[in-house]
Amino acid sequence: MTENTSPIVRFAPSPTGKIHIGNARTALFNWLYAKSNGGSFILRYDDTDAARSTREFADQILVDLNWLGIEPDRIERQSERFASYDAAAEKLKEAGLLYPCYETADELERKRKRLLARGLPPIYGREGLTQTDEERAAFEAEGRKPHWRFKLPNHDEGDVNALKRTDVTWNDLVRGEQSVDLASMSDPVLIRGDGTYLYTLPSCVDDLEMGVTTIIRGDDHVTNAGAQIALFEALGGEAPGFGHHNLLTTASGEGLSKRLGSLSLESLAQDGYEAMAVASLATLIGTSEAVETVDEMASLIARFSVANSTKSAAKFSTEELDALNARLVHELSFEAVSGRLSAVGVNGPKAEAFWMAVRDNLDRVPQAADWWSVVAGELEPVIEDEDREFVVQAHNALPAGEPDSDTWGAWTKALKAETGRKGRGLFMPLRKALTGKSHGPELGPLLPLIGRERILARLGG
RNA sequence: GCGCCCUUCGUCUAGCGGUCUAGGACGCCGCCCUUUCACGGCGGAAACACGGGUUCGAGUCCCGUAGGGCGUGCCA
Repeated sequence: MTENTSPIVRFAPSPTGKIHIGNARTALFNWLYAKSNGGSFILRYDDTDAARSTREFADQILVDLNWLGIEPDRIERQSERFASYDAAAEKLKEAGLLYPCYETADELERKRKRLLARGLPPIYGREGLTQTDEERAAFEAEGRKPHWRFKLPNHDEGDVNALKRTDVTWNDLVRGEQSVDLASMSDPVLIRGDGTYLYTLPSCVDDLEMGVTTIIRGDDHVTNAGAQIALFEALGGEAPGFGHHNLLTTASGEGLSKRLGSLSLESLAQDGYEAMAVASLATLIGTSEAVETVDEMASLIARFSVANSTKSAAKFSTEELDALNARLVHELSFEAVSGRLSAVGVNGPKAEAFWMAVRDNLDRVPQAADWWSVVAGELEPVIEDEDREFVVQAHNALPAGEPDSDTWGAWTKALKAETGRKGRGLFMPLRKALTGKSHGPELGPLLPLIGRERILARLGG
């Protein structure tokens, strides 16, 4: 087991889709683990499948990671490392640990079903290993191309079909002592019939060659760890440390999948969520830490401990994200948001005062645009019939000159004295006429922002 | 089907045999503040899945049941 000194971790997404909150969590765990231990983080594109991988997805993954606050120390592409995989495969073949199998996917599927029907575990029977050269030649002659399996060290000496309980153990960073029985699984396919690699071999070869010390990933991989540890050893290396964190599910309990497009980082960013709200929730949920807003990566690093992850699945809900986001927005300085405000049309000399006046009423930054149109745009004043006379009085009582911070107080005091109205009856007609809405930020600070001309116009000029 | 793992307030969790009349956070409810809503402050309701053991004593250990997650791919 590798010690925490200067760990090297990796996040290895396949660029065949967008990363969602679940992937982001894994990326964050790795990044946080590396950064809190003075280590480094490798972004490794698992793009050996040229047919499904795209440059666009790869680029978007980096953009998303950067948005979250993750800056990879190193970027690698498996598509550029085939020479290493070929060499490793050759070495395994020579050692008799990687053998050709000629079953078609259909045949394997039928075989699996037959075993299942008999109540047996659907483990590959190693037919490929016991075939004769003549049989292989016959398959080749009919044009079949073999896929290649890694021979797991899970059997008696001399008899590959005499499966023997073989526990592979490791001390998991989050789950503690773990063990997987290699006799309970099939020999993993490392190379497809078309010659392309599945993720297992490239992953192990890279981890070894890149000096990865710690693999942090979702606990859907715990069983894989068994076969992978065996592969690391077959490759002549030492397996890195493992940490399998719990998975996220939806509120109804289903696993979060890549299909949940609305939870992709890209769409979350587009919807105006704060990266730190997403990062905070993604890393704190399912841990013993209080799930609350953290305003910068440094404090997330300070709070993070991979061991705080629990062993059961945690529920993710957008409601919780919304609540966290709102709290963060209420504390955002104008400097922090001016760029984004200006992107939705909020700019000019009044922008800062405007932000401070409305931020407490927002859940997400872009919603500021709604209030900006109240302050700087056109709107349909709402004036109830019974308030018409009052609104005219208000129009006439507006203190002279451009409104300032004292205007609201002076104005309403005068109106109160003149009309006898007070409380809700006094300000609600003004709010509706001035903003077109019955709720919103305090009117006092809004007056100078709306300006005299608009105020008078909305009061019916 | 089989294997591994999990099951404490609505949610995320603390708890590693007595200190638990079960603690925290978010949410919820109420009050205060506020000439609205929100923000903020204060307070409150709210949980050991079920059944058997072991023990002087069990949320904590064991077994079973139920429920859930993951795996069981020429996916990652």
